[in-house]
Amino acid sequence: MYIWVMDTRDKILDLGEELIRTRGYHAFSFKDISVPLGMKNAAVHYHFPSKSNLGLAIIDRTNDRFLSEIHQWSSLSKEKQLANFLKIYSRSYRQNKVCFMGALGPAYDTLPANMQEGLQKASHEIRSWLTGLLKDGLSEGVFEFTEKPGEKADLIISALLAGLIMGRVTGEPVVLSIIKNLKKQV
Amino acid sequence: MYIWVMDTRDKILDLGEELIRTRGYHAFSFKDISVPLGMKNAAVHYHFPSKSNLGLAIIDRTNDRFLSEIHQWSSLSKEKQLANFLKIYSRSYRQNKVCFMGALGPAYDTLPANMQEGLQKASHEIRSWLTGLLKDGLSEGVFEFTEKPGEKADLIISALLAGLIMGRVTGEPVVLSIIKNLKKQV
DNA sequence: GTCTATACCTGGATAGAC
DNA sequence: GTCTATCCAGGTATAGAC
Repeated sequence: MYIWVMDTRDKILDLGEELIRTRGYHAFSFKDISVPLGMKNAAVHYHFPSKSNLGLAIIDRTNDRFLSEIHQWSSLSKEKQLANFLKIYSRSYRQNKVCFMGALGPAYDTLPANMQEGLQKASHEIRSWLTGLLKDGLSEGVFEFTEKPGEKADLIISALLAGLIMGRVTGEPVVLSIIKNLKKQV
Repeated sequence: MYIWVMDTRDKILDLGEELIRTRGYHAFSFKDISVPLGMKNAAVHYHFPSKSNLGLAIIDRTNDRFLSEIHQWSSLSKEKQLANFLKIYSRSYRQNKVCFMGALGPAYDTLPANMQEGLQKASHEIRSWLTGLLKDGLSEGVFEFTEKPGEKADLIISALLAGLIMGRVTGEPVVLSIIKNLKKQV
């Protein structure tokens, strides 16, 4: 019989991810991590020497998860893959989180260089995957739209990203109505 | 003959607006204002007792400008008014700025209460104006879309807002292609 | 209105004991 | 791997002179 042991490092990553996606990079501190986890500041530094170090690890982990997810989807229909992608954002909404690009993009210029690279890489993965999906689905005839696939991908990602942000401010489930409408547009 | 004198208060507001829209609220300091303007920290505090005070003044000024702009547009055709609205975002792109909602929304929960209110108010103004424009344009037959006007407004605002953010990260003029495509969708 | 000086706090980070 | 203790930098904010 196996039991699940989440080690400290994972707990830090989990909490750090939530903090970035609810407060942004500059508005959270090591204290926001150490206190809830019942440890001291220095202990967090043991696992992640610097804040940018932690920030990058969080971005990379999320990106790896995304790549593994789309890999698992690869045998599914194009419609189902798109639906799964949209589901990521409705889940984010329920968890009151924005996506990484939404959380970190506005202050991109203020981020440490390593995080800028990580974010750029992650955004490239998402855009190129969705572009490919739309392109294939279009030629298969399962999707229907007039834009170029790459531009359509940006339209979709943008609407989702900003829907999460607007939901924060307005208190309305903006992203859910956006998802509903996006489905009619492909 | 009149000459234009921009007083210190206006200079602070201008610079503060740029800082918020390029770096976000938490990543700029009074130093970022006082040094470029050749004054001391304390002098900035004379005009704005607290940072949140300054933040709110910036939001309110931008909102007032928007209201005055749309008022000036009111005699124009619906298409022209929409085109003017889109132009705000292509100008923002050229200036390397994101919009206020994009800059402040992701970290909404970390903002001082007065700024939260100001941002919420501003977002309401924009959404309701655009909703009205789309609704009127639809019944006049100058616009053509199948979504509900309010949802269409959110789709448009979202795409623009996030286009600016994605442009930051990717280095591509995402918002420009988004604008091009949005025009075909109304 | 702007200055100098300073108080106060928070945050990131490191050294060294356990 | 976590602790205590500490350092240092930076940021907001205020008091009081000019």
